[in-house]
Amino acid sequence: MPNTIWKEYEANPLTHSAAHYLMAIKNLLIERGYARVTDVARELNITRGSCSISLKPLKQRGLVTVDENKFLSLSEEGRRLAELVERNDEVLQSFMTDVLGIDKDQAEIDACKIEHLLSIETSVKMANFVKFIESNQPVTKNFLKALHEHRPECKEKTENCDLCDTHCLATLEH
Amino acid sequence: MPNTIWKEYEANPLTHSAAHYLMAIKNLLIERGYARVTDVARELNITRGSCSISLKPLKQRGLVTVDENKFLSLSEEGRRLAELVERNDEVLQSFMTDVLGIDKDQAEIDACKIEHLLSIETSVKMANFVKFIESNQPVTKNFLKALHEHRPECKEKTENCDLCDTHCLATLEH
DNA sequence: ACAATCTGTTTGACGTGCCAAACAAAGTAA
DNA sequence: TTACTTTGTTTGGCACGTCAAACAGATTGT
Repeated sequence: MPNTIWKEYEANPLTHSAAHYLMAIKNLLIERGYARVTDVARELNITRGSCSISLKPLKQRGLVTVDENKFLSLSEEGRRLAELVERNDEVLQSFMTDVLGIDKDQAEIDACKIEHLLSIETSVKMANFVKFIESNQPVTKNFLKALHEHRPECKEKTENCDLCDTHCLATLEH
Repeated sequence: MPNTIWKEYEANPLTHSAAHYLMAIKNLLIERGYARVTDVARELNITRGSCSISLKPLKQRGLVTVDENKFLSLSEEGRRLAELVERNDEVLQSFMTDVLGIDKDQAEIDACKIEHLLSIETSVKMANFVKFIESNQPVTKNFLKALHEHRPECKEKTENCDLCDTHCLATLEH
């Protein structure tokens, strides 16, 4: 029973916007105890009209429910999908900042673009990877240290190449 | 001069479809020496009509050019963007298969969804990371070995949980 | 030379996702 | 009670990305 959710997810992936509607509702419920169309719209910086329309397919898919007083809620499936996407966002941000050394703000932007696109397999393996990195065993510490010292210089370095400071992609000759 | 391209890219990101049009043209030029609307449409499994329409904004952005005989080509910027996306695809697939141990087919699917979304910073740092992994130094070999042996068992393992074979996400209780 | 085919484009349509504007219903205030 | 505000919905509009269908121009075959 519980895992029909993953099959549903793989068959009907969430769009970028759908993922954000689910997360907004989930967080409003936690933070305020209720979530109406207006609250979701404010949270997502869109109009009530857009919000109202975009919520329809999510209700039809059974991810979002509405009670008699127009208060929104998530179904079991909706809640799990919201949690999956949020977890992906955390995992991706950790990977980007801690492993790749990417600027925090940029990591946030990139993670947000990707968080809803990962397959279940990739979500699980990424989470596993980051968990391993964060276990702080000697082997991970050595690895990260060596990685962060690994800054290949570009042979054709020129003054006006921003990229060369970090790395020069083979395909991107100046 | 060369790096105006990255500023252009960060300011006007490529959509999923735009990235595929550029890559299709690039590969057709390499493999056949020419690329017409019909060829691109066949390559992307869309109709000539859709292709014709979708190419318009790419011509207006100066990424795709057409000669007097309707043969398509890429501008310097278009070529570089196509190469960036292709390189991201390779890097992501390598990461997913070699590091995360994801199934090759699934890695291809996921990489394709992400390849055009990475910022330049993330593209460069991911490429750097994969290059380091592929350098096959003792430190990377030890790391990968330990990572692939790291298979945390789920405490609440149940029969009908597919996920538990690999990993149990904290947020996804059964 | 004429018919058949190939090529590129346009048109009207659909789904997604957003907007502004108008609206009805309900709640609030005087 | 009457007036104002809040709330949710609908409508018409725009941009993207796709389709099928119709069309005009060029190429090819016979």
